[in-house]
Amino acid sequence: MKISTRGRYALRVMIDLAENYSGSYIPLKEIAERQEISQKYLEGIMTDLSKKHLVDALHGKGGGYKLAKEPQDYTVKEILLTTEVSLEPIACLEEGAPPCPRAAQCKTLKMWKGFSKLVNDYFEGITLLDLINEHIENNYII
Amino acid sequence: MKISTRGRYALRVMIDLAENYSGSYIPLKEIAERQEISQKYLEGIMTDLSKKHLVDALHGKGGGYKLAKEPQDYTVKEILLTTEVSLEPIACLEEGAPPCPRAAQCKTLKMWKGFSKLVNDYFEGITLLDLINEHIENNYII
DNA sequence: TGACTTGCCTACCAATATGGTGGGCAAGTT
DNA sequence: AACTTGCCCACCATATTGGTAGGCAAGTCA
Repeated sequence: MKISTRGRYALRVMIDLAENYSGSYIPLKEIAERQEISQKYLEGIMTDLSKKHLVDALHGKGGGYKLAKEPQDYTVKEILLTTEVSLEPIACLEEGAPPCPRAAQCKTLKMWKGFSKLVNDYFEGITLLDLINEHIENNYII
Repeated sequence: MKISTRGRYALRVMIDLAENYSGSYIPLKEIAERQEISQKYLEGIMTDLSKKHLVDALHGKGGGYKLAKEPQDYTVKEILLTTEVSLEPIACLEEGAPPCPRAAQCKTLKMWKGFSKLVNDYFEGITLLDLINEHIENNYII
């Protein structure tokens, strides 16, 4: 029941890009240094974010990455889904999963579905801007 | 973000033991057949459950496993924790984890803590009896 | 043109976790 | 003694995770 390092890093990078926004592109190297993440490792994550158009990338001098939209327009869920395949707790609930032959007798399916909804709703309800302000709508904060 | 097979199996076995309770011990072989889980694989899971006293085990003829208490007295959380190390989404929140040097600046910590509470509360709020009756208190059901 | 900067792609690697199997021993019953 | 049943190793294949290396592609600037 762990969120992968890639997912956590993606989130940190997005926050970094938002906090250090100046209109121009920020090169990978800068982000990596600030976030203390290996440049090479971060590369793969940035490429994912770029492919899914969460960030804009630019080659050459003066190039780098920048956010593709405003911080309040990103949900944590969409950022996590860039690196995580899905947020589903069990394979049966995966999109396009083969129907489980035990589904009819399965006494736990309802619980997993409920859990899945809980997770999806939680991360969908938090925006990148919320994170920057450390303001979480939910009262599920200790 | 997956619950391990061991955890899912543990839950199914506990349900099986509750539904087929007759006062006597149920041998592993029977459970494995009913649940269509490899006998050998299930062995390890049952040993975990037995060590943590969620089930009573008895050697020899007429032996097997049975629940150690009433279905309504088990929470899903305690069953999952038998096989899962913890339900925490990130290493920082693990019990006895070394303090994260970035904690002070970490803009995501609050969110992870909130998520952790959400998860723990959800599974703590469901009992084995709820599962058998497919009755989940929460209205987080699709 | 050519040097330089920066993102992107492919391949590789070690460590760990996961799901699963096999064999034998210990405990208990008849 | 024979049999049943749980328990304890040790092993294995595969996938995932976290991380590294090298070179190519695209774009800029002199």
